[in-house]
Amino acid sequence: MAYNKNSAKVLAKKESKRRAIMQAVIKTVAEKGFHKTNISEIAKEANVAEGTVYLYFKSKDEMFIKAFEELAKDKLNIMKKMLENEESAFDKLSKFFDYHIIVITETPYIARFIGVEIRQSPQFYKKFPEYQPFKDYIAYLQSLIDDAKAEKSIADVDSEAVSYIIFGTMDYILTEWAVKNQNFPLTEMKNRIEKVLRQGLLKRGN
Amino acid sequence: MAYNKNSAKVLAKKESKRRAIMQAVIKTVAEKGFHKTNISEIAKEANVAEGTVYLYFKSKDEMFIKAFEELAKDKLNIMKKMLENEESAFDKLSKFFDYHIIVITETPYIARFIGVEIRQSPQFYKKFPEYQPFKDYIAYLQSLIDDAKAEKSIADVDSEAVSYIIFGTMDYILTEWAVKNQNFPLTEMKNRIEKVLRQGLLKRGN
Amino acid sequence: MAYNKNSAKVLAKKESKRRAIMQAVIKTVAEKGFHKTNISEIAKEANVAEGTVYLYFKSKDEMFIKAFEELAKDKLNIMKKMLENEESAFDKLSKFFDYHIIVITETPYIARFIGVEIRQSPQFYKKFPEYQPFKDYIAYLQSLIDDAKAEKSIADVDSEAVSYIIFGTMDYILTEWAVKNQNFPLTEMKNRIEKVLRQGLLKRGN
Amino acid sequence: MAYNKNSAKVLAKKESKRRAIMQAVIKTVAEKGFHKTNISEIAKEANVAEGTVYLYFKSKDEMFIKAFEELAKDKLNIMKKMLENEESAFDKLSKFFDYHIIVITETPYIARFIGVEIRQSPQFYKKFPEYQPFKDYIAYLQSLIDDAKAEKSIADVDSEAVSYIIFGTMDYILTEWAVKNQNFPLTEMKNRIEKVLRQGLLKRGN
DNA sequence: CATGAATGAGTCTTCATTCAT
DNA sequence: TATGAATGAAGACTCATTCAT
Repeated sequence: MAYNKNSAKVLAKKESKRRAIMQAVIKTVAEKGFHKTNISEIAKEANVAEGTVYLYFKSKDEMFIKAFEELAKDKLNIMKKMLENEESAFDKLSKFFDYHIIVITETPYIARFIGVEIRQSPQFYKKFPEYQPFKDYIAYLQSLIDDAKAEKSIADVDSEAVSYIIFGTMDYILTEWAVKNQNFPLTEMKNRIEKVLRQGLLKRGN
Repeated sequence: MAYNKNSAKVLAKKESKRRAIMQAVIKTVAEKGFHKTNISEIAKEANVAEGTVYLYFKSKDEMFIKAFEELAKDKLNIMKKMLENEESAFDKLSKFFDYHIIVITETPYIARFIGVEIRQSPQFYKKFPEYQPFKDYIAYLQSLIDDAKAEKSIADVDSEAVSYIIFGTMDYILTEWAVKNQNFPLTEMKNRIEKVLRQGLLKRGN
Repeated sequence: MAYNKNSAKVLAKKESKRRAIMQAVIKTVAEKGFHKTNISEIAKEANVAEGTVYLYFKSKDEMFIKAFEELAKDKLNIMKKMLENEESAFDKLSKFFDYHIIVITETPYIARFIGVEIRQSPQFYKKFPEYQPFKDYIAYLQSLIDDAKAEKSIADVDSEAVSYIIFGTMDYILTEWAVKNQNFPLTEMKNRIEKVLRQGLLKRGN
Repeated sequence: MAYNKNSAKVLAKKESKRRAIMQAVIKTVAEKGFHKTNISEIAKEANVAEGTVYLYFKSKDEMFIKAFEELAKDKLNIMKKMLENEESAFDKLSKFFDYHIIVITETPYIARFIGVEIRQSPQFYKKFPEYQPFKDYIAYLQSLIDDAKAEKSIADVDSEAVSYIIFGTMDYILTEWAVKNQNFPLTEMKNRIEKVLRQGLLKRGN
């Protein structure tokens, strides 16, 4: 055989096409919405033939799942990278708010995808019960909280509860921002929310 | 007139059929998901012919919008009713957490509908930019917070920010609960979250 | 029985409703075209309920047939009336051209109905093989030609052939005029056609 | 390129399928009438799947338009070919009558299609105001008349008017023949009409 | 006679997926 | 591997007709 179909070069080419398709999924879904996105558009965007898509993914559903998992993993890695430079866990936690918003909104269509689209398919949850897109992301957030607690820079709070609060609240305002076509004072609201979370609802002294 | 199309009897019958269809929409959507729900199933569930649906709603989209608006209004009214008996604004706010969960989860499929399905259509936001399903609900929550501030039972917090926190967090855990088929310790988590929110993240004395 | 349901008054009322429906058919069809015309619109135009239509006509098809037959009979009677005053058969024949156009185009939507719509249903010809809408009209035209021949005012021509020529040609240009939204020099073309028909294609002396 | 979508073979196959669909349109429409013809029957007649039809035509309407345009062009070409051998313009014109009938009636369903069906859609005239199916055909007829005039074989008549007379009359008797299921003496009537047209209605000497 | 709400069969069109090349 | 033409099932919506009142 003159050429090895498992050669590094071929594998890389294969992998690049796979990624091209996934990028096309994310871009197209974000623009058109989940159910208006069809294979033919994805194929066109990825510069491959329609049939080719099925050489890399078993079905449309699988393709979407994989695309989002990849996306979430990427985003989490970026987040970790960004927080690496912060010295204390407290600083990391503080920056988490900012970076989360930056990471999600730097490409608005991804915010739409995460905040709105990805939730739309109970089909997914039925077919893929193990599908927990935000799991790692939240786990990481929770670890930051635990670290901050350990270094005594924040109170001895329920870190799981806090991670839900932070993630849920952020997710909600990001969704608002996305569905309102960016007409929502995202950063300002983030700051106001952060302030509330730090201080709690009780009056000091109570 | 022998055949009065506006007679009380006829009007009541029409209204009851209209509501039957809307109930069928909500139930079916919650079970099957938005895009797997087709008119024929709704009609069957509502015990009417397919064509009949179009005597009451102009299109599938309109039907879904109306169904949710009705649902949201109903839920808000129930909530207000339940909180009526509470004496102080502080008590109302405290109970809001519980009642929100009760109201939403008493019919699990409605939780699914609100938490997951309703977000799935950027089409809706495009077609009906004024569509803000949670607006009244959040506005009411915010008024509760303002009242509690006024009676000095809670700190002088940013009530808009707080309402986003509460609603976003509740929404997130309700979604978790719904997509995980109720395998999520909803009430317990709610209590833990409530506790965190009361106290904030800062150490007392800071 | 206090009142006789076959009394002249009742019968007249019945007949008037029947005619109202038929008028509505003709008007609506002419405006919207045959297949875009539905019973509900006809009923609205005729100021009756949808179901009422079926008290007067067995089906939509029958209704259309009857409406056109009525229309054709009316038009033919008008035509005869108008020609009554002409003295010679030759004059009648001459005027026939003008009056045909006047009668047909005085209400443009009727021209459309006759020229375009009525031909559109081979269904009609299958279901009602005896349906020959123009039969009486052409028979009358032919009789005019025969009369003119008898009084020696025109040549001894083939009157059946002539009637087809006249009717076919008129029908064609009326159709042109109708489908082109009246942007067709109808009267001028009629005069030019009439002139040709009088003289024939051969050179004098041939 | 291993899979050349523009290879002669592939293109030929595509073109043949396109023509098969158009033939199916014409045949089915002629048999069933325009509005009783549905895509599924056309697809069956053309031996393709329903969806395939939409790979070749954007919509049902477009399909019908294109089918007729193709048909009219084909017929006109056949007509021109047949008349090519005639020496004088006068002969061509004389033969036009015969050939028109032959061309149209050789496939009876096409006569039905041209004479009856194609007129049935004011929709078409609205959507495609430029749609003038018989334009080229009549223009050609008119040019024959002009040529005959030029060679002095017929009188100096109004050629536009004559072309309307010939076409209108032919169209009318062909329609009669078609809707009466061929029970109409077409050729005989054509001869009688032709004779009248040659001589005109006036008495010689007038 | 009159009504108009209800019916449900019928149709165009879309699109995920397959498969011959 | 890659292609894209072909497939055909599915689904929203329309409308002639019926029938309980």
